[in-house]
Amino acid sequence: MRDRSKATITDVADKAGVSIKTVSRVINREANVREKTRAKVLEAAAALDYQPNPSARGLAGSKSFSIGMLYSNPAEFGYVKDNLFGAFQACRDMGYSLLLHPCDETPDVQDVQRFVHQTGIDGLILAAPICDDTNLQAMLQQQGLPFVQIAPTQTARGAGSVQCDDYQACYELTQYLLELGHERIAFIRGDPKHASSERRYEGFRDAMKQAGQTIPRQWVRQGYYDFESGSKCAEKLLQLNPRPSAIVASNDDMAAGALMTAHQQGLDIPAELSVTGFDDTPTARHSWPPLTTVHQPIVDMSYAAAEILISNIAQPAQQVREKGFACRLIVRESTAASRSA
Amino acid sequence: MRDRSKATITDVADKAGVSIKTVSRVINREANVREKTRAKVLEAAAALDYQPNPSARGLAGSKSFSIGMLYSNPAEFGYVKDNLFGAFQACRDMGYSLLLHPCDETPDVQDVQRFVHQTGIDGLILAAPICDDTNLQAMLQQQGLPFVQIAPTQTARGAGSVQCDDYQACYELTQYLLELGHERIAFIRGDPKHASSERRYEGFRDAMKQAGQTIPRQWVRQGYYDFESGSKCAEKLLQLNPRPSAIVASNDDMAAGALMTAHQQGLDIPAELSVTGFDDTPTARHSWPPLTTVHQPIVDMSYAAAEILISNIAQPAQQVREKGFACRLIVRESTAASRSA
DNA sequence: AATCATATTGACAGCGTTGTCATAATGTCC
DNA sequence: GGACATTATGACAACGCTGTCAATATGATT
Repeated sequence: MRDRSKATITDVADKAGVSIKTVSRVINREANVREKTRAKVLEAAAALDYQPNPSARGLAGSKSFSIGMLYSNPAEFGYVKDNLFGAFQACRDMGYSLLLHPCDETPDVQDVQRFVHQTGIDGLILAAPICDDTNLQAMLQQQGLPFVQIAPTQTARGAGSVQCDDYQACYELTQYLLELGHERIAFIRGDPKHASSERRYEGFRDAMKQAGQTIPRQWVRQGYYDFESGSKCAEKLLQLNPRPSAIVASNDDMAAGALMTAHQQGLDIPAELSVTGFDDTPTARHSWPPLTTVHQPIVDMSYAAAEILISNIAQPAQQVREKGFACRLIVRESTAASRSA
Repeated sequence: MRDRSKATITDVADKAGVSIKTVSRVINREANVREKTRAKVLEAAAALDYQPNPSARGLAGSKSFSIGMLYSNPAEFGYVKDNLFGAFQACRDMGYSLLLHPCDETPDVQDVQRFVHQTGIDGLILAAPICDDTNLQAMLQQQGLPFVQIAPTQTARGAGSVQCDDYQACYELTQYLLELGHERIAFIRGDPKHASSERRYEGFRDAMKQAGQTIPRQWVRQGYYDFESGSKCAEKLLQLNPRPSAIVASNDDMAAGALMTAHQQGLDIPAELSVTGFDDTPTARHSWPPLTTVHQPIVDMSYAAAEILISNIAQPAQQVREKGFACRLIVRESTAASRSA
């Protein structure tokens, strides 16, 4: 950092007529400071526009007041974007910095470790699917670095986590299609590395089962949460005879891929085929026709994740563990009543 | 940061049998260290897996080895994503950390200043259109904080910048359409806050002029680089009589919006209407039909931006100023020969 | 081999904060 | 009002590194 003639804690202490330690106490919201003293210090700090020096704090207190977030660079970037947004918001609210670290879906543990050391972060947010990497978890646990998982398959020992109910959402989405009279509903699964894939499928399966529908094996295809796989899976599905009247894709990008395939085959959507996505990304709004999908409160979830992490760092005694969120069905124009209905 | 029993510079010095200052010299690549000594130190450092403590470095050297990047949250997130990617890459290569700070397109200067102070960053990357905010520039200049601009309207005093040739690219794109026999080519301008908007328009205008085409006023509409504005502008354009045979949108998102409008009106693309985008985002690949567009080397540009910034920080004596990049026309399926041709 | 210039190394004092522990002020109780 | 517990404050030493400047080794030149 450059010389910007910033006020130091000493300046504030002098101005307020107290010791630097007292100023430190006020800044760090420690107990046992007389209200009058606190006011004096706060006033002096404000007058001098005092900002604690992060390096000095880091060095003396062995806390950096910054946390990290690993992000993989998946097709579905709207998801990452919202994740970032919520986490940034939380960090700003709590006086922390957020350091991002791009990495693969199966992260290089060494590389992450270097990142942690180099930056000196106090904790780490792991979004899906990275949060399920057991090697990574082991390293963090061994290093004693607090972390929280966003939408993990299973929660790691000692870690916090936030979840949302993919199962329930996909159950309801499927029910919605069934109510529209669809019977031949095909499903495109998401990347098996993501826990959400399995949960979404189970929601679909159970809704079908409950409605007395069987799911022929060839009506379920394995995608990878990206546009291309959605497009390819749809190709196979649309060759089936009888053709499905609806395709449930496990996320918006795959749904968009399915739409493209359907267009190529000259199908009228939604008259001849209903298609649904999941995640409510911009893709869903901007597809033609706009996608019926499920909105996840990702911003809220990532906010909560950062909040949990920071509170766990600040008060290791009372660890927060989990927080759950609900999804919401968004009906747009890619779905309509089944013709045969 | 937690206690992770990390090796300190003293440990390395002891192991290598030199003073800590010498270790410091090696770590910081300073001159005047005997090759044999350097090797000894490097070996010891590697053996202990030594990582310099960033807080201590920051405190002692008043450098934080971290830079910031302001990012606004625009519709075109593919652009931001590539920006991030290049900048992260460069930082990793050069041993720096990258701190992101989300903000509005007209950033709150106070807020940025707080960010700078709180994080102690050594410099700042400003992407378009934030890089053209004169208030922000003034603040940074006054604070003496180095910065570089990505695709600015005009380069700020004392700042580095990277550019790409929007004008030339849009000129060539227009030529391509003209060669396909199009004569009634409409244009959707980008957000006037971005310098690229004007440059792209000028490229279009000059190509038309050179081909002896006039551009009626109502064939040029003002968009804002987002899907919705593209869609609305296309609506107006498609009401014209005679109807345009091609629409050049100043970016992919607007082109996607135009596609949607065209679909709604039942137009066959590209048979009845050619549409082009700009930026080569995933949107361009995933639209139906996939968009003819222009690829900008954004990753390279943001890499270069970070590189320039860091080198300007490290060697304030020899400031690097500018670097230019070329674009590439990507022909996909949203364009075809004009019917009337 | 003595001299000088230069290349290489090291000792030591901060950098601005927090942790520890001692000290001072205040309040409470009989 | 004296004894004690409790609350509030301060003095001072770290934290791990770099900057400064002095000291020493090396090599070139006579």
